[in-house]
Amino acid sequence: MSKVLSAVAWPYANGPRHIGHVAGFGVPSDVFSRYMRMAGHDVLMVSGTDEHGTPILVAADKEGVSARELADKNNTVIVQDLVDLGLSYDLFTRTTTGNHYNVVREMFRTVHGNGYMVEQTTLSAISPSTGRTLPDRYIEGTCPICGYTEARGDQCDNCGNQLDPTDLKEPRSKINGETPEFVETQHFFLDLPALAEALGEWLDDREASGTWRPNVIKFSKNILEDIRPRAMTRDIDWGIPVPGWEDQPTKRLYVWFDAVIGYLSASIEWARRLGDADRWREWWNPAPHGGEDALSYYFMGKDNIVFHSQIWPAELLAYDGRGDRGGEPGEYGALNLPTEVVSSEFLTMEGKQFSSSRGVVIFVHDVLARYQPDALRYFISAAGPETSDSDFTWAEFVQRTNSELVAGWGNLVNRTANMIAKNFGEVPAAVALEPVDEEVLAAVAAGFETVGDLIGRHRQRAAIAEAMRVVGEVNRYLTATEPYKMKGDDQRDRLATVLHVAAQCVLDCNVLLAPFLPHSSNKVWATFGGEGEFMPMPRIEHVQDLDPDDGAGIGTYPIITGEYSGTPRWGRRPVEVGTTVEKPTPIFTKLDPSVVDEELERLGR
RNA sequence: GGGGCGGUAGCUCAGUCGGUCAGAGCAGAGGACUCAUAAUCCUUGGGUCGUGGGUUCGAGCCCCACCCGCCCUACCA
Repeated sequence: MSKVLSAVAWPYANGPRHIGHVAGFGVPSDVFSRYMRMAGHDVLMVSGTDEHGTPILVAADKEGVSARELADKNNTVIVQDLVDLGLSYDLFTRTTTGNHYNVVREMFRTVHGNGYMVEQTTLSAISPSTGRTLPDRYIEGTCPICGYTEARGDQCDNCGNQLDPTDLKEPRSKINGETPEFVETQHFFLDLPALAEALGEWLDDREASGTWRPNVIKFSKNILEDIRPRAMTRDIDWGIPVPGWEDQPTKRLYVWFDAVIGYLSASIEWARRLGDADRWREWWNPAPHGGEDALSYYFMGKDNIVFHSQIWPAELLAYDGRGDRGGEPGEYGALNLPTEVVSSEFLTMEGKQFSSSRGVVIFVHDVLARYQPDALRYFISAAGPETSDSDFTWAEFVQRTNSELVAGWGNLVNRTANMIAKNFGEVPAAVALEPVDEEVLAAVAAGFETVGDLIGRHRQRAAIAEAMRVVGEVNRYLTATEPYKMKGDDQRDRLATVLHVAAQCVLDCNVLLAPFLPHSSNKVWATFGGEGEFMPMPRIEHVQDLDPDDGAGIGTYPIITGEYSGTPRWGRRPVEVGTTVEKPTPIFTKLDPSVVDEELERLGR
């Protein structure tokens, strides 16, 4: 048994999240975490909303509310979406808590003390009216190369040339149209070059493990070639104050030294709420102080690879004092670097890039309001952007739901339960197993090995396809044995045997599919007379900020947590003879093909 | 400009170390069956494996060039 940290990317709280987000990190991380718990590992799954930064300020200004109010609102929405999807976080928190602020400060002080945080002066664009940093992409102007009048500060969309905002002719703020001011400003930079060697060694070691997706390790090594210091602070008044610069309220830590630290701060918050304040160390500190066998898996979309395979490990190395400048770990002790950075690609929507502003978007909330959460989880697991971009279309969603979930798996559950209810009213005992019975039992049991191995290697599409292939084996078994033709008393024993075997196989398949389809696994469990919850589900709790005076002043806030110790083991559990089975109600709802047109029309609006 | 990824049956995609690799699922066609949400089961796929070269006894799989699509390029997060 290992300590397994499931570190899930922090959704940005500038609005509700769309299905591309949960396809990239949400569902894959939950499938993995649920499976690892079933396999007997001690999983700690953490995340939260990322609530600082310019986009949130801009969105808040637009709505006429404060940044904190906007973050509160979107945090509430996102928390509800994720819990409705059944994502089994041990703790889903926020970056605005006092606990997070304190952990970030401790990280900063130690990294600074170890010599990896250096001050540099840069030329930066600020908004004259607010004094806030204007990120390059919030500056527009005329391209000096092609004359395009709507070039952005980082790049001209017309000629494709990379630009510096100071190159633009007639620069203007995209936010309010005013002319930005370019001023010299002091910032703290993380000295990445001093950590490059250690980073390279870590990446070489990770590459040698052979477990990372090839494109992720390649990309990570590639960006290491051109490594340079990165600013960890910004001129902005919404974020975590910079230790040592408390007298400068318009200087705050940047997301690179904020959100990624959330993995650690959330682990600490989880332990504190548990009343066992040092418990987090089992996942974070190397042996002998921490867990003997602590593994960490980071889930995200490909746009976040640089954060997780460069910035965050560099910060950990700097904290540990393992770069060129040496140093000592701070009060948290030496911290483990990621075991694996599990990055997915992007989901597109009817062939186009998601874009909230252009209406090319489908929010998680809207899907869950109209369809079963497991239907979305199934689509994402079976057809998500695991190793290359993939496309979500309503036609494929309906088709996969109806022909695979409903007709394949749902129907197997239904026909099996129906025959048992009609003929026995309870799970019958097997009388005498014939070769065909032994064969299907063996074929299904083999699935625990094959499906589990695939999930462990982050090949979830192949894993769920394999599970569905096993479901097909059981459907074929019923067709081959024809229990529905066994009417006579002389066939009673054979009928009992076949239905007993079928029930066993259905419950086995339910285990195989449980990481992917936790909601329906509970229904299947109940259909065959199971007591209580089969797969534990997350819940929302409203809690007090643990350090109310140190954070952004959020007071009481909703967290996602859960009690997952009752998670069933990965493997066969003998079906209980004599359990009452009543006429079942279908597990999944079949979708009318008309929903394709309805949804496309919604998109068009 | 630089870096990366992809282009395989109508659709979505598998193809690990080059030699049963030309495949799966879905859709379509035909048939069987009726326990089940008209579900299930069986049969049915000849697609220049983006294009043109090359290496090799042999290449979707290796090399080169080109075409097309997508992503990244570090002050979006």
